[in-house]
Amino acid sequence: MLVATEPALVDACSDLVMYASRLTRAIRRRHEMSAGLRVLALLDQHGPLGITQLAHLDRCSQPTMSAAVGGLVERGWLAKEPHPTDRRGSVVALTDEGSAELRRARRANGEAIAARVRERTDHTTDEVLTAVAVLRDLLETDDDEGTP
Amino acid sequence: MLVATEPALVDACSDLVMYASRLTRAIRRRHEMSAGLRVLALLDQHGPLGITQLAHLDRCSQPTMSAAVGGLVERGWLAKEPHPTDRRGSVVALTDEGSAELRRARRANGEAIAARVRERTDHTTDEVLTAVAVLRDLLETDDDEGTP
DNA sequence: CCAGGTTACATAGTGTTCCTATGCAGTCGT
DNA sequence: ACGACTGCATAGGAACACTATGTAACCTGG
Repeated sequence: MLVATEPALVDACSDLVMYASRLTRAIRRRHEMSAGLRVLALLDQHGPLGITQLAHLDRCSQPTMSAAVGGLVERGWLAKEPHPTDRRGSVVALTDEGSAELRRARRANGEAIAARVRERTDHTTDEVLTAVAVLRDLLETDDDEGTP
Repeated sequence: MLVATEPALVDACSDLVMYASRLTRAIRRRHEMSAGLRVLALLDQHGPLGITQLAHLDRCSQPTMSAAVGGLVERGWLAKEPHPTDRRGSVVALTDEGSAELRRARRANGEAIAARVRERTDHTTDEVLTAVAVLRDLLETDDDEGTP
């Protein structure tokens, strides 16, 4: 397992992290990308889940997710019900309003960024799709396998 | 200017933002990606700068950058000197320790992510480079031109 | 040359997001 | 049925970022 990972890949990954971080900051400032939006997206993608499962998927702590869900429930974007068979647990699901809010935010962000891509860069849709695929697959698997 | 941007691009950009946000969070948790690191990287890239210039490049407010620079100076990673000709201004520069810290963090992040890419995805170095290019060019230009 | 506007930065106060530590009720295995 | 584990809540605190505001220095027009 001592195959040296190519330096070019290491550098690229380092840059990837840096630019992803900057993009996230820029989006938070000029558009919108709250912690809540990530939760809505997770529930949209995976269906109803418990708090701990959500925390795991978003890679945050369980108390953080509890607080996030609490806020979203207050705004009417999530519904939290007791788990039918396990009385400790909860089941959190998107409400119609939450679903609508997610669509709205996605559209707003998507259109703003897409406009930038078209007007200020030479990148094609395929290249953006490649970027999305790289990021997605990087996050796809579970985080800790072998680091117990 | 009413050319409809293709829906596929809008969707891709929306996903791009979401995944970039998740990656940033994951990195912050398991590896490292503090606000300070972004500042170090900016100074490494652009050379010595004033506080306001740094804030503009990082797309944060000037007070936020003041605080960030203050912390980094305390840790010995930045040197802040009065501007030679404009006595209001400062010139912030990387110290040798700051430079070393940046290299260390970059390596740590790069190697960790690169290992993930190799072991858990099918993506090539070229694809990662494409992703980096998309993100970089998206952030390259100034933010507000036409939104005064 | 000097008032008024602008610029560079600092300070104060606040909100969001995230963490660790801890407690407690419910579940499960032996 | 007793101990270990799990799912969640609460408490306390740190990092990060904002707006509003103050102050000193620079610049410009009369």
